[in-house]
Amino acid sequence: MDTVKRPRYASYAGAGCPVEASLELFSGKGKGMILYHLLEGTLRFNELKRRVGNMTQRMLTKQLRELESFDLIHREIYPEIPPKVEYSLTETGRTLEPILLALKDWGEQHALPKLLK
Amino acid sequence: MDTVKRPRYASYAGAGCPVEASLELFSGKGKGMILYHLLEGTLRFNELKRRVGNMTQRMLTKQLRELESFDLIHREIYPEIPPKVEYSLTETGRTLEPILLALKDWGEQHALPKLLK
DNA sequence: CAGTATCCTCGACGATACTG
DNA sequence: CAGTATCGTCGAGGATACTG
Repeated sequence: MDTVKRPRYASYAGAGCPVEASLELFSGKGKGMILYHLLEGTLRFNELKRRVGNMTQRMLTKQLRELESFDLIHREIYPEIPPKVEYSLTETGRTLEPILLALKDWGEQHALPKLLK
Repeated sequence: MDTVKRPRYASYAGAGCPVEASLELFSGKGKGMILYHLLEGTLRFNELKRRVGNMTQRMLTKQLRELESFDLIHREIYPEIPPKVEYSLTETGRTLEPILLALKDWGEQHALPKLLK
């Protein structure tokens, strides 16, 4: 099983940089998208998977676990058959909303055009 | 006989997602920090290197080149001896200011505490 | 000063198969 | 449905040495 990647360096100088620290938490593969979709509300695993596009199940699970460990999302398990698991933003996660929306706006104006060039 | 090599996934999942697109541009190793420091003004290579902490020269160069290719920073070369190269934000780069400041604030309030826990 | 050039490790990630 | 488990590759990125 893959382990969560911690700061590579015991004390990497960026460790003290709050900008890097923020990015460290939600810039992993697909995390931005996951958080963004969860702004709309609670979603089940497969709903999320559909919205997130072609991300492997393995990766989605991994990213979700990391976000959960950072207390940005909450995972609610319903002990039913078939299984049902719902993901939602935590209070802390919701504080990211303005940033996520800003990233979305900026992306539409600047990032997407450059990437699709 | 040799097996055919398959191309890696050409596009990341969520290619159309503007949030991911934004993160794609400046979430690379150290890019956030670089951009943040350049908010203060033009910096020479070694000044940047000092502020960015212990990032290898190789990595710094690479990140700078990428940011340049995205037109977020400008590289001004002075043909002198010893060499002098100055980095600054482009117009587009400067549009990131509110986001970078938001990331910094959020990082101080939420990210750093969690990472240092 | 501001970079290249090389070499090498190691872990992120995709693919696939299996399960409660 | 919502995951694990296992395997293999590939490339990010560190270390080091050299240079106009």
